[in-house]
This record gives sequence, structure tokens and C-alpha cells, in this order.
Amino acid sequence: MNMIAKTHVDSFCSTCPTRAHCIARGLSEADLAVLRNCMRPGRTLAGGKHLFLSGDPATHQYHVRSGTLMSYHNNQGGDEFVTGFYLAGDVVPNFVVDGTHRHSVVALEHASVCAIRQSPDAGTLNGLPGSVWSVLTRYAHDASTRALSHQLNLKIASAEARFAGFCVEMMRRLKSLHRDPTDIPTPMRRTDIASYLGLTLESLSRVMSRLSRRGIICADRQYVKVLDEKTLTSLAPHLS
Amino acid sequence: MNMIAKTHVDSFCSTCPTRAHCIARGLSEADLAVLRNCMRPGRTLAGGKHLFLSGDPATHQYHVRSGTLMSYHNNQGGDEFVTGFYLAGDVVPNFVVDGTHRHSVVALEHASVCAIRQSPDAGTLNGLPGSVWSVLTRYAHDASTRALSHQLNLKIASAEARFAGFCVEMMRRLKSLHRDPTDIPTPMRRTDIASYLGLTLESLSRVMSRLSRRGIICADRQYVKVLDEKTLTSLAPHLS
DNA sequence: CGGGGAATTTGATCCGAATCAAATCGAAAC
DNA sequence: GTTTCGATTTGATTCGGATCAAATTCCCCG
Repeated sequence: MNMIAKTHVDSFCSTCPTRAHCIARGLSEADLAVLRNCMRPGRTLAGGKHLFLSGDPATHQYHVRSGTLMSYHNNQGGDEFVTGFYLAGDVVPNFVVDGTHRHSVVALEHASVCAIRQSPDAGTLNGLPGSVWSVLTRYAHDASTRALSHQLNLKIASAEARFAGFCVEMMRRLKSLHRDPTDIPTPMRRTDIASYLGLTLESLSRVMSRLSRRGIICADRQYVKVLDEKTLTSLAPHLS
Repeated sequence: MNMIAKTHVDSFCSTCPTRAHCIARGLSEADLAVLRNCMRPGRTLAGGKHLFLSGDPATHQYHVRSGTLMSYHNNQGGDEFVTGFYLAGDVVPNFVVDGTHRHSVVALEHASVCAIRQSPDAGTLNGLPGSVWSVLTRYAHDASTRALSHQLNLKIASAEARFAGFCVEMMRRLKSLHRDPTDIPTPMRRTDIASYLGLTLESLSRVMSRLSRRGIICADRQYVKVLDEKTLTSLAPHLS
């Protein structure tokens, strides 16, 4: 895997392309200025570069400004499990034990993130307004809710239902970003989607072929175009 | 399901049986007093009573003082998925969308919990010391880390590995509570464990029978006694 | 434009978990 | 103690995903 990229970018929320969909939306300019004291300069990452690696000390919480990131966990057995994909506006969940990261996060394409200190000095903390604190805790809640939602999808045995669940989840996120939900960008490899869904590459491929043949989706390497949203949604009845 | 119990108990940390293992450990008496301003009186729940139901407004974050709780999610299709079990010292994860709970939490046996306001008034918040804030954010982190860990277990296809993973996870928690890790209490039904692991009742039963026959565990309705911890652990190589 | 290697698709077979069915066990009520 | 119903175990069969194998497509590079 690649070295960690170090390029810094301006991390002012006022210039952030994702501000409207960011978890910090609604904060006053004054509060944003305070929030900035808890932040370190944001970073841009070229595709393939890591945000952090498993084993690194966990010091910050990241929020995606643009691009797509992927997290994965590797156990001592050498297998790699993809644990999530993150789009603009998403929180990168911290999977932390004893102060160090237990998963690695890599950029799938050119991306930028902002970073908020996880445990600022008590001195900095004491003066923070409540509105800023709400943002910090919502970060963590968001990640937890997302994780629980994916758990439900993994309990479904059927490969078709799991893939449909993946699409439904992605469509929801795209809608909340006011992007076309029927155009699901897939900058990750098929292997990565399969790993994320707990399937083999071959099973995933077969499911996608079948859905394409039925005219429900049209899959390209970079995109999954949803042709029949209603039917696709009905294939994932387990998501509330 | 049953009505929500309403009994209140003293929620002072200083009298809490779990304080030593609670996420708030290490706080000074002064900070605990401040924390108390964010809490509402704790509650005791008889077995079978709900802490909250799916659809209820999410106002607090709960921490288990004693007993065992279980969370489950039911989709509109009518199926029920068990999403977690919580022992003394555990954080009950908030699975919240649009301000309302998306899963229900029930006590499996007599239990008591403490409750911390999720979004206190800005006025209360502004005066909080940093140490208390660390506690609040750690609550949320803890839940997220736990959820990600279980995700890994669900990606393993083998029923045996999933059950072994469940045992390993429970043993870890018991160790951190300084309880005998080889005595895993199972106040929940077999159906619930199966649902939690994404297996059918029959598959789980078969796995447990097989492991019993091999002398690795000895399963009772209320307990799983681990006879061969080393072998059991080796059956769950996917957990780091 | 063509070659080479990786990513993906397709095919054939195997295995294990789900499913359907029935027996047994256990706890609460009488 | 016995009845009774739900919880759990065990059995037989089916089905779908994993696995092994091979073909094909897609990119990157020369």
C-alpha cells in the first residue's frame, strides 16, 4: 500500500464545497471559528493514498469534503475485510482500541477531508459553545448508526438482497447530497464491494449480471445505473 | 411486548456498582457532580421490560449498571433482527434516524441503567469541563467500535466461526469486568443468539452440539461453560 | 495499434446452511 | 406429580453460495 499523503488544504468550513451537507451545517460563523480551534489543516489525498493505517495512533476524527474513501480491516490471518465506503459529507468511523486505529482508510480517488481533534486539551475544551459540542457528538453517533444499518444487511443470507441493500444505501446517501440517486458511482473494485458485502467476487458478479439481464440495473466499471428503482428497492425488504 | 418500566433509582455514580468499569471512571468527584446535571434519574427494569421502543424519540444515551439488555430491529416485513447484547458497563448504542430510535431495547433479566441527556440545553453545556465531554464522546465511540467489530464476525460464512466469534467477544467483555470469562451467561433465548449471528436456530443448535461433543464447550440453558478456550479462540481467527 | 497483465465474467461442481419435519426436553401451572 | 406448551435438539432434504477452473474484457504502456 502507499505512503500517507501529507498535502494540507485550507480547512475553513466557509470555503468547504460540502458545507451544505456537512454535519456542521447550521453553525454560526462565530461557532465555526471556534470549531476551527479543534481542527487541524485538512488534507487532500490522491487516489490510492492512505488517510491512516491500522496501528496508527487515533488522534482525529475525519469528515469527507470530496471524493470517496474506503476502510478495511486486516486480521493476523492475512485476510482483508472492507468495512465501509465514504462519500462527501460522510463521517469516517473511528474503529479504535487502546488508542490506535484498528482499520485502515484509503482514498479511492482524489479526495479531501477535514480533521477534528478527538481529545483536545481540556483547556481548549472548556470554552467551547454547546453548538460545537453537538457537532462533535453527532459525528460519533452518525458513524454508529451507519454501522448498525450495515449489520442488518449482512444478516441477510441472499446475495441478491445484500447487493440490493448496498444500492439502496448508496441511493439514500446520494439523495441526501442532492445528487442523482440512480447513478451510483463505483470507484472501488468489484472485489471491494464483494468484501464489504461478505460475498465472494464471483457471487457478486453473478448477481449483478442477473440484475442487468432483468433490466433492473446497468453496470459499468465506474457506475451502476439504476434502471428500475422500485424493483431494486423491493429486493431489499430488510432495510426498514 | 411489555410496557416501559418507570421505576427510578439513584443515579449518583458514587453509589454505582459498575463505577470501576464504567466509561466515566477516573472522573473526579467534582466532575461527577457536573456530569450529574446531564443525567436523569437511572432506571431499574424487570426482565422483559423495555428501555425504549423503536419509534420513541431519542433523548438520552444509556449505560448499563447491572443486568443484561438486548436490542433488536424490526423491519416492515415483520422479521426481527437482534442487533446486540449489553452487559454491565456497556454503552447501549443509539441507532437513531431523524431523532427517533430505530431499534428497541429490552431487559433480559432484572437490570439497571443510567441515562445521560443526548442534547442538553446549550446553557447546561457551556459550563461543562473537558473531562466530562471526553466521557460523552467516548460513549459514542465505544458503540461505534463495538458495531464495527461485530460486522467482521457477520462476514464470516461459517456458522461455527460466527458462534466462536460470539464467545470470544463475550469472553473479552467478561475479562474487562474481572469476571470469569469461561462462564458465559446466556439469559437470552437460542433464537436471539441465532438472530444476532445471522444464523437459523437449527444451525446454531447444531454448532453448539458439535462443540459440546468435541468437549470445547458445555452448554446449559443459562450458561455456556468454556472448557477449551484455546481451541475455541482458534475457531474465530477473523477477530484480530 | 497491439501486447500483456490484471480485473471481471462465466461455467461446473461441491459443500454447508436453510428449510421442512418430527422428536425431545424443560419450566410453569394445575 | 402430572399436564402442557413453548424451547430446543435432531433428522432428511434442498438450495444457493463457495470453490476451482477457464474464458473474456478492460486498461495501461510501449
